[in-house]
Amino acid sequence: MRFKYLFLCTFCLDGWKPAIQASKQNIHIKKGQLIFAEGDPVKGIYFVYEGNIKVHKKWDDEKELILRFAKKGDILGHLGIGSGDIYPVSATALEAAVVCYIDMSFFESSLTANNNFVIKLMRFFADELQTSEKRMKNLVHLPVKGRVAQAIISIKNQFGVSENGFINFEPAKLDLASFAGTAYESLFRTLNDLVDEHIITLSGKSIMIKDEARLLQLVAGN
Amino acid sequence: MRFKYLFLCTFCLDGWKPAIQASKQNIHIKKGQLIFAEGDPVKGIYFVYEGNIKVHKKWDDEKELILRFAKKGDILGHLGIGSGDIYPVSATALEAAVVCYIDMSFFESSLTANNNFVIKLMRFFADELQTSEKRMKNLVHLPVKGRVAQAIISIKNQFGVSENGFINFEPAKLDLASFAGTAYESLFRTLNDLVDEHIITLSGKSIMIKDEARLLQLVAGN
DNA sequence: CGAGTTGTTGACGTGTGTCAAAAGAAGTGG
DNA sequence: CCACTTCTTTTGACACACGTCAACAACTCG
Repeated sequence: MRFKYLFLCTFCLDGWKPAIQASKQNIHIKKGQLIFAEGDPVKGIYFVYEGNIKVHKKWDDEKELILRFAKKGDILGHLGIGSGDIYPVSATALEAAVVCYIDMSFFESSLTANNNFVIKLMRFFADELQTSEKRMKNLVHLPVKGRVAQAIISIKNQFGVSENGFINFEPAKLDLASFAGTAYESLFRTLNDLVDEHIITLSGKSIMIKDEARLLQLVAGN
Repeated sequence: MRFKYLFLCTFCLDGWKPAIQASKQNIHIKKGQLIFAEGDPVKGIYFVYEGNIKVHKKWDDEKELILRFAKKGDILGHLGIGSGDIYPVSATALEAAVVCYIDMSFFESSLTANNNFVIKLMRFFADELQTSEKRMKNLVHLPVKGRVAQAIISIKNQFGVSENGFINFEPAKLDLASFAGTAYESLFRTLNDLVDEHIITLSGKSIMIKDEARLLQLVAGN
């Protein structure tokens, strides 16, 4: 997690600085707006400058699985690098955001020029794959409570906590449910359970972890 | 899928031929033997020369999720390329197998030398990630029948069918269950259902798809 | 022939998704 | 400032898919 952030930041700001400035295309996105959708042809790749974004796969209208959240410094649309020519996922801004767009052909040609970057990018993919497979296992085997725990921990690791102890990210309950791979109402009851057991505290959309040990225990074996 | 096979074959046999011959280390594996286990320190990377292998994550003793199968020409242990220093998965031979071991330090140093290879490897990772996320969505949302359908289709795509129409791979029912992310007994009943509905035919461990359209339909939206 | 492994079926309990409705919250307009 | 939508949050009740347990059949193998 830390590695991922460092890598992207480093690369977005250092290795990519010239490239980005060369083909500078900052795009402002409104809250709730789609950046790209499942099925769209792949045209380029994005870096997040500002704002949080969710990457998700649709199920049947009003039902989805959120694969990851992207925040400042993260890469977006990198699955387009694979052999497919359409995005297999959608990206939606959770709030007003700014992304930097890089044309795919330009990006690709840069790959051949900078071997070091490709290696880092490959390592990033390897880590993402590892995360994905771990999450898959958990989604298959864990009961809802464990999945919710996993979701909270994951968000905490990615966004950190602010001074007041709350996680630095306020996901809509619906998004949290989609991230945990469960139904809206189930998420609710589970959150309440966790509050009752003094494992977490809620304040509006904010979440504070009170007993991380027991939270981790719910994802036992991870 | 086809791409993956081509790529690895090409690279294993072409680009990697000299490398492999330089550090030639063919290892013979017996049926059921572990090649590496979850938690082992990463020492190297493997290419499969002969035999089918399952890559899996353990749950709680006698319960696992199979992430993928590897066959002749496939790469193995590539998750070790990421930032972690231990394998997050296990690999077990389903039958007598031969793998080619390449020391990680040697492999890594080769990366810097061959930019083209790294790019292809990165593309491979991107595709794997895409597959993984698709599978994750299906495992979360699909009922058992759909997951079994998905498992069968996936195996068919990877191994193909022989002249008699049966899929060129005979997984143990237990492995099939682990691959579909369901219980042993549930898999049976589902397979029987599929047979009753004339969607597939069974003969021992062999599976033949009789009505691919309806099988695909079960994974609707895949 | 017994003993162990693998395949098969039955019965049961429960986690959890779904539906539906109540209770707030928040805007809208008179 | 109050009725009246409309949307979100919350709780209740229900049904059923599916995992678990247990018993049994079939089949290998010593």
